[in-house]
Amino acid sequence: MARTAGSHSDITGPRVRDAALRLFARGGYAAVSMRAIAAEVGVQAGALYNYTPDKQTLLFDLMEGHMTELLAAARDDPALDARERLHRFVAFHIRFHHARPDAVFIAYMELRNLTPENFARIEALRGAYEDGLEQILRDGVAAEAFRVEDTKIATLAIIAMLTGVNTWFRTGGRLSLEEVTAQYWEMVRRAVM
Amino acid sequence: MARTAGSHSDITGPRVRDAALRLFARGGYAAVSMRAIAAEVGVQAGALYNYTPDKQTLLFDLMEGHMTELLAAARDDPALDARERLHRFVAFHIRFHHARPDAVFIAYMELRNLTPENFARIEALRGAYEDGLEQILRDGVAAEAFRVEDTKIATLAIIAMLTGVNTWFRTGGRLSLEEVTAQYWEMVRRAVM
DNA sequence: GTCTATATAGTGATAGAC
DNA sequence: GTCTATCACTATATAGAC
Repeated sequence: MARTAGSHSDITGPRVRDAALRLFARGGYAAVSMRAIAAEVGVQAGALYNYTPDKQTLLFDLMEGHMTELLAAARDDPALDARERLHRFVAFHIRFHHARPDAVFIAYMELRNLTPENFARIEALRGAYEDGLEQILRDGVAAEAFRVEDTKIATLAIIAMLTGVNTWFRTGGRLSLEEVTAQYWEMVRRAVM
Repeated sequence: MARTAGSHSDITGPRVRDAALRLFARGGYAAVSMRAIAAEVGVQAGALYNYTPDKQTLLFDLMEGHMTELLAAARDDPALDARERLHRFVAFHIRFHHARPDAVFIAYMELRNLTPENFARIEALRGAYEDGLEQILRDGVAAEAFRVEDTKIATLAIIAMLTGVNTWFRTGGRLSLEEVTAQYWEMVRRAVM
């Protein structure tokens, strides 16, 4: 397949996003230059502006894409009993976050580098995700399956605990992700039941 | 007290650190210029270099100061029973971190902006703090007061959960810090007992 | 679509006057 | 100890050639 020199936009766009994701996660949004992203992709800095209007939008698109994907993947089935729904949430959260450490890192660390408008949009998505877990806890309390004094606090505590796995877990370590998940589930289960 | 114009080093040093702490927490190390710090203090940029050899050292000193203070304040009494030691740890961690949100934020967010040598020193301090909690859990397991499958995992889970309070708690909200602490203690207690 | 070149502004750090 | 002035770079973003 001959390719016109200087023309391969169909793949450059995703490569820009991939490079930005990796570099932002490693060095931080403010410390990573557009030139560095361009060098990672293998183009000159000016070429990036065919794919994003500016650096801020590039960051926002990465974060919004991650949060949207998270919300779409977090399927809950209210027909199941609350314990099973919570169990699935715990396993899903750990697995999903472990699979995309760079995006998770950026979604938590770069919030302050968003414009106020962009920040509000990301926070709304995060709030919607938290609402999903809180609904499980509320239903469990209503069914007298859980004992939780304040479902909002329990929601935030559980999510913080689970997301923390990403900061230390490495494949090939002492425990598998499945073993880690089982232990977190046991702690969560005891904390609310 | 007359003061020689252009000479008040006894207070400028702490003010440089305070300004850097506040600005780094708000905007991020990479995004905050030495000129911005100087403006906050009320001096010119060049004057900052009377108090720090460079920007990196300024960041490191803030983080090391915070971690050293944390370790010094986290007093444990092995003579007490494990449940009481854990209760005190939970209350201490939440209270200490709530009192210095900027330093806590920097200590978690700016690790990647440290040189490798400085990073290692901060991580060693963090590890020492975690060891304190893990020792409580181990002693509790040995005394059959706690049921914990893996004390290292439980340590990381508990610290992540407790530190998360800083991301959402605001004085004057629906609950007081004491009420929040009581609820977190209840969740931690159930998770390990 | 990508290049080179550039406009405009900001960066960390230093030198020397006072 | 702080100031002004400056060095040597780097930044984001754009213009116009190809």
